[in-house]
Amino acid sequence: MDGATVDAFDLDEFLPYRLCVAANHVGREFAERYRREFGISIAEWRVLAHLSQTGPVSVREINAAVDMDKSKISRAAARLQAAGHITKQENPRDRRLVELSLTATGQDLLTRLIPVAREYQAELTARLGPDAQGVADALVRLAGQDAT
Amino acid sequence: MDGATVDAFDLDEFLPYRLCVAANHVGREFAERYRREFGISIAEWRVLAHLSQTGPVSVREINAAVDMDKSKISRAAARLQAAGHITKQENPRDRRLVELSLTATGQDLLTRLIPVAREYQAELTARLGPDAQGVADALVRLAGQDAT
DNA sequence: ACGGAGTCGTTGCAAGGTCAACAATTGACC
DNA sequence: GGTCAATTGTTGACCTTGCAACGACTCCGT
Repeated sequence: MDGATVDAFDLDEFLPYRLCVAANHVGREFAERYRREFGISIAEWRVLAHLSQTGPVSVREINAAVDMDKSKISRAAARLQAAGHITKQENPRDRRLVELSLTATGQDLLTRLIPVAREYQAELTARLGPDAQGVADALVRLAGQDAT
Repeated sequence: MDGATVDAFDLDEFLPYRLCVAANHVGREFAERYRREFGISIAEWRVLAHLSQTGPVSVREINAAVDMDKSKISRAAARLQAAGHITKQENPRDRRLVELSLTATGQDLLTRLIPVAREYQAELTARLGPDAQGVADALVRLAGQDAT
């Protein structure tokens, strides 16, 4: 007899596994482009992307909007500041808050970053074909906070 | 003027981001169950699941089949051995290889592990509704090795 | 005005992951 | 048969992440 004496479980069919593999692969692919072309990490990219939408924001707001620990945001912001892409200054109305703002070079960087992201997004949707939107919706349902 | 002087980019619509969030959420949810109920990690679960399909295998084979670094597999196997769930013995035909085999208690563990995984899978597919299979297929397309 | 609870961002630390050496072993080629 | 490249699994070094504690600060009730 062989060793498969218990119920076999096909890991390849297991959704958490597939999800993890897909996320790792895509994340790696994307991170590699950004690292090579621009020298920034995913965490830094997320902070910049959020800033492109909102203008100056606090760490707390990014934390609420983006799925990242505040320490991760803090460190990413420190690196972005060291690279001259953003500035950090305390909010005079509430000195606990830090306002993160894009510098001119940060805005320049974003204008180069965003087309690359859009292009990659287009590649992925092409890879998915017509179901792309359905898949995108499904992902938010999977990440959804407790079904109500 | 506000700070959004550059093209805004909506991170929420970005597939790599959604994918990462979904994978993290699902992975966490699942890992939590396994940790609480059985005291094993995802890496260990993957090794066990693979063993349930194949019977005794080498680290190399798991590495080829499962998306995990060989060092990660090696350490997971060491923990599983310490816990008495598997045994490691060198392959007499090729003494570089290590054969990982389930022990009786490992098989028992698997018979309890697998239903929980199946149940969670059912929950997820329910969350996804009728598109579930399409989403599952899409995930492998996203993880697909270089489009040909 | 004061004290205490609550919030914000940073930092320290432990845990986990990745990557590259490394010893042990095998197979191929001369 | 001997040597050298290639493979396998483990280990160590390094980096990142997640969590909790911390100092600084605000706000509320008294």
